[in-house]
Amino acid sequence: MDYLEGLNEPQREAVLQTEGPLMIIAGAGSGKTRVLTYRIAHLIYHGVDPFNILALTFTNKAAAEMRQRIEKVVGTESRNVWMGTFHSIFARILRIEADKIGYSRDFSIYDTDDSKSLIRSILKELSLDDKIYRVGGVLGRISGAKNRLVSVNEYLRNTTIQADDEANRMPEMGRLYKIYQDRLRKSNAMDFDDLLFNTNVLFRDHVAVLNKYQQKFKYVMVDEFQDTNISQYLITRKLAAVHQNICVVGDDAQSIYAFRGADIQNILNFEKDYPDLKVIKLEQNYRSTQNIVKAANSVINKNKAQLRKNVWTENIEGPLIDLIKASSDNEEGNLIANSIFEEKMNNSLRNSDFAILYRTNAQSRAFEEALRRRNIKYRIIGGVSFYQRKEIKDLIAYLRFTVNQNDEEAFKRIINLPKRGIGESTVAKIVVTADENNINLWEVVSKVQQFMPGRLAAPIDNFSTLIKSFKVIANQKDAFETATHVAKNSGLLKDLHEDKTVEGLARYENVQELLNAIKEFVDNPENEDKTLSSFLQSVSLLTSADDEKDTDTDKITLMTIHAAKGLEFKHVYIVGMEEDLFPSQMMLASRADLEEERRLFYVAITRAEKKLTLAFAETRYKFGRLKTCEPSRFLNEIDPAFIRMDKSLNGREAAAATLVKSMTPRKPTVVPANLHTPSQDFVPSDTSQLTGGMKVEHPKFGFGIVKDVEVQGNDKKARIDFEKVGEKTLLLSFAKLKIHTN
DNA sequence: ATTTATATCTTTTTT
DNA sequence: AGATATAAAT
Repeated sequence: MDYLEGLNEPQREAVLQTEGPLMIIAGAGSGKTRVLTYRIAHLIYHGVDPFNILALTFTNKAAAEMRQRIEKVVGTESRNVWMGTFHSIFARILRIEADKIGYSRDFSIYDTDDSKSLIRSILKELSLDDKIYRVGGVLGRISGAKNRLVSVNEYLRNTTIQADDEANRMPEMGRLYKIYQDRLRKSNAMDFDDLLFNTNVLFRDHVAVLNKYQQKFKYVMVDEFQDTNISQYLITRKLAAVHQNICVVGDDAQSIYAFRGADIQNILNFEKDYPDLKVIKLEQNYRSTQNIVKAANSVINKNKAQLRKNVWTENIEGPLIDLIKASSDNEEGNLIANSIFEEKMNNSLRNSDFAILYRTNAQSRAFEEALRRRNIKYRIIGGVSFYQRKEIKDLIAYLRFTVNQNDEEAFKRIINLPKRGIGESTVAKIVVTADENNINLWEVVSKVQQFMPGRLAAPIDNFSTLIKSFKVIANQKDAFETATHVAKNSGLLKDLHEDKTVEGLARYENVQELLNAIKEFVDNPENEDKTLSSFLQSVSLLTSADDEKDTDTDKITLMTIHAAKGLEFKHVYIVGMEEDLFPSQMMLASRADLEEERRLFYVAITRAEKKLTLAFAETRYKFGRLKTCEPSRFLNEIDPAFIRMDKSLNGREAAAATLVKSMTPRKPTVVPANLHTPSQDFVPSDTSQLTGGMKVEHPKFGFGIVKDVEVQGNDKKARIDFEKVGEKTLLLSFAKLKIHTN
């Protein structure tokens, strides 16, 4: 058992303790993944059938990596371990057992966009004020209920919740929840939360089914336990109820998904639920230098709610944490890019040794530009992913509707694509007709003459004939052939092909790439079910870390801190260390404590192995206008012994004044980012500089003289007398003006 | 029904 | 800046 070599005492104990309930509290960088991997390998090595092992991870990517590592120890048998995210594993089970809870196995999975769109339609139908009932808020409320396993009926019955909603001026919330849920069911669709909620329902109402899986999963393991919600916890508890071999691994200090219903309380409850629980703490950090570990500890110790533990390391002291001050967000990008270039040369590192971590996806822009300019390769994880693109969602919607004709959201997306002369009002009418007659969407569409005779019947009829023809193909052919057929015959591909612009070409290629992905899916021997339906379910559960088919691995990684969980890099840059950004304004506004934000900072720091650099900007564009920023309070929370700061100053001032590290220090650029078309006659115009009497040119209205500039709150308006068209009032932030120099 | 212009609003993290 | 809603024009 050579895999036990090189494990420290608690690690080895965690691997060998295979029977009974076990909780592993694993500090950052303490070799948690290694333990989990060897633990599974150990089980298989000792004759446990991989079919009897369930391992729940946070991303599909983590599962795939773990599977590979186990395979190295025990061989291809490891492929049969059930390993994946909660959502993907239970979607798989729900697919098998769908009929027991009144779904068909081809149910659609709604992503957040679909859910929001559905809520938007419902709000419109009920003519509720969407200023009060904000789509995101309504969905959040419903999601919160589902994560706590509060059903529609319980929601409506619960007086506390009702009072709460009324206090928030949303008395109809319960009704919305009910209608939303009815509509999902009618669409034969589940949203993300339903996958967990319905699994709970399945296991509650169908003892035989529960027994089946209890027998199957003799060993249950949960990674990132601190980020599970009640709904997830109850599923695992039920599954492990017979054999009691449940092992959870987590770190309360790294709980960063409370906004999604994650509950650290689960860790505390776990001890109550399993009185003979064994707890093992992994506290030795193998990842980072002393300075990084100590700096991280100094930060997390500011939190009150935490299980005390002592993360320590034998690693070298390492360099101090650097702090970079930039005058603007663009300069921040430049300075970081320069720093990476320099570090890479000095220490002969590869691009893949670096990561840039930020709080929000929107921050990536400045870094992308700076890196591109320097020809440094990078990859962005998350953000607008491949599967979020319009052309991809369009084709997927077609495929979804081919598989499930009651998928309302897919229907809305494709009914007028390509244009069939069926507008918004017609779509609403179809949905309402289905609702009034208490029939499914597809009934109305396929028998349109009967329900909605008239001018629009013909195009709708054509549409349903088209879908029927797709369905015939889907029943005979595999996912790839069906998808290719649909792409060609729906007219989508033709539309894109005719678009000869650069973007159009890219979109066409994206669709081709989707078809390639489907081909790969079909060709992959690990996928037993090669139907379109199976492909669609796997695709809708990809995590942001997953959808990456990038063969070139030597790239700098750019991502949010959330996406960085579980990863490590030699050199980490945490950027945007500014008040209102990190900690985020929303966290500051809601008077909740900043503990989760602080844990997020802790997670970010502990990603670094050798060197950590923090950066902040003094000014930043927000909603198109320049704002001054204050350095983050978190900078002051790092023990100054571990960070390179200017000692002559105190507190936040010190942070602000600290050395600016750069090969080529440069002035911040003053040219506005949006307008640069330098020519002989025109200068790039910062329209905010516009004053009366200036000669300007507008792309449509031609030349004109500015008569008046008026400041209106945050915006400016200009009255301009154009030679050709006379006087116009333009909003400056939108006016595509050029200022004439002469 | 669809396109185009203009006004208004946005304010995190993700399965 | 970018997305989305509304109004007006085609």
